[in-house]
Amino acid sequence: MSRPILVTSALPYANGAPHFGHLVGAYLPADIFVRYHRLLGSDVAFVCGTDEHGVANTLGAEREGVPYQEYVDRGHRRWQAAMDRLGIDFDNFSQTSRRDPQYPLAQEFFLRLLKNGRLKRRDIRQLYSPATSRFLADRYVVGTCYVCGCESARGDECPSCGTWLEAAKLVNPRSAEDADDKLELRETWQYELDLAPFATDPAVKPWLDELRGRMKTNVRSFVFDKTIEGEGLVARPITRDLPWGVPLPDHDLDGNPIEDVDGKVLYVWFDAPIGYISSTIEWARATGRDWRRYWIRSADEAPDKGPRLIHFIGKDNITFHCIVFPAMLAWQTLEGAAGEIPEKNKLRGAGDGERWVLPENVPANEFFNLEGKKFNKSTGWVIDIDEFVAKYGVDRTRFYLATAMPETADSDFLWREFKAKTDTLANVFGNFAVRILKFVGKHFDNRVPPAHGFEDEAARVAECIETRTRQVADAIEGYTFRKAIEGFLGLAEDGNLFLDRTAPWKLRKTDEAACGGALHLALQLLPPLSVLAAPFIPETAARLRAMLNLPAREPGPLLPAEPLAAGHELGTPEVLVQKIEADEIAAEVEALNARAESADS
RNA sequence: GGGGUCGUAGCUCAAUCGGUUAGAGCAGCGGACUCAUAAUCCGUCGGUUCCAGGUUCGAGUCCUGGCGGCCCUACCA
Repeated sequence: MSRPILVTSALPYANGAPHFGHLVGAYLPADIFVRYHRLLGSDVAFVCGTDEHGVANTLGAEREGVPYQEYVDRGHRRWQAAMDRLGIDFDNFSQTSRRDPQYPLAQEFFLRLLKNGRLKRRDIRQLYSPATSRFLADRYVVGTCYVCGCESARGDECPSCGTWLEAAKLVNPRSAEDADDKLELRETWQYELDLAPFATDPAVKPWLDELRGRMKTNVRSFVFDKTIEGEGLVARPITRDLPWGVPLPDHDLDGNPIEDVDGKVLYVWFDAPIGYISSTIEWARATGRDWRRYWIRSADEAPDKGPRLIHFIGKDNITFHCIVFPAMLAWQTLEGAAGEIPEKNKLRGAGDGERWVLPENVPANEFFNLEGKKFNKSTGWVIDIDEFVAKYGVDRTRFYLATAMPETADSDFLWREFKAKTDTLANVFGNFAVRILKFVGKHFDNRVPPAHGFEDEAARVAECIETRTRQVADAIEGYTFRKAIEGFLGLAEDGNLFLDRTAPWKLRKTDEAACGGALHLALQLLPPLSVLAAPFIPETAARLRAMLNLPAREPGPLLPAEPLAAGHELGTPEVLVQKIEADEIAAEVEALNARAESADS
């Protein structure tokens, strides 16, 4: 039995608008990886959900005058629709504001960290808004810069002199939302999670060392060179004063009251990654599975034997997924102490002799820009996903984005590249299938001709299939998706070469049986092509199988490839991938520039 | 301010630990072919590896400085 695999994509903030940058960073690569594993028949679960707590969501809801829940529900539907449109096929797409199991689970994480002495209570002074009865985060504060006197400095940075500011020292601080809302400094307290011992913790160190060797280099340098060995790890607050979020529990695991928790919630970053777990639980309940199979391993089991946890994220999320969330998971363990806990606080997570799984890898991508500049809705520098997919289709969208993924460095959406790459798909891949199938349809009664001669070529064809299949599989397992695309396109290239070598259109005039023999071999490339392409362009791959008159493939090993038997009747060939007109691209670029200019004025 | 990262052909990207003459695809140019979506196949052109120094037998790769892009950062998910 293969190891269970849990794949997660970064939880999108409900407040935000989906764009290609999100897609290419965390959703598309995860979806390709998962679809590949489903082909193999791996025990894989793919979960995500919207991240719905936090200040940005409360402010958004208030600005529109709707209840928080209604506001985030709407955001959730927006994200769900975008994911559906792009064929991102989650097993479950949840919401962190669904009370069960997210709230009790997040509270349990908090309580166990507390019991383990990982949390420290700290008194602090924060800017408070009397008008809205709450403490404001720095970015929602404006005031007069204490360095240069600029009157519209933000709480974190002065736009005029560029100084990094301390919000509490601003002169005349007021709310960014409402200039009449004068802020005052008030005493409050928060819990902090002290990360300083993380990297040297004996429960963490071996895992961290292994992770270091496995990680993509862009992630490794960030986590190790910069964060752990550079800045060092510090304490981070995990609670806030807010009316929206997971409330702090009022009793600890031993049944003692926790004082003064009114109005306090878990900080959104704390409950967000727990959303991965509750999304898994939700899915498991709905499908009658055991969620613990994906999250919990036995303490004495080697880490390379238990479940595989893989987080696909953008680079902005690296610290949380490589350090903060693993710390939260590792420090849940209450060895020996679990028995003393009152029944009502009984655990749903790791018990005695068990551990939460720590991520096997965090294949973070970099950022994706549009024609050299950041995607930006307010300046019109965006591409509307709905419109785009409606016009160009989901598979050409996925294919181009996969070829342009920012795997090692930031990259760009470029309209001219969109045409160039998808035309290559049409020419090399689509046309290859069609040129064979039409030929067979015209001259061989649309049935697979019998094998005949070409023994050397038959061996070469078989070798191409094996080599390309391995190339695609290795590349996907190594999170190098652009290389994987070269693999399946390469198989079509091998096929085009084969046809040019054997030239069945010439043989047809001289040796009908040999002509059929050549086509018989060429046809054998098409089933594996439909399989290797499927994770990237699922709809097109399915259409190819329909054109081959093949049923959906049963999950299982990719090799040996499915043969097409002589006499098998084929389906109807039609254009597999459309090409794009040059004028269309010119018009798109013009429209983009026009939008940006009108937003500018 | 501090830190990180990237800069390679007209374009998009490769290049293991520092190791042969820096490789692909696209675009361009020339040719072959006609089954196919003006497609495919062959050949060819194309480089001061951002700049200036340094270490080394040897540097795209390591070091120092500079320029440019991007990211992170002291209670932003």
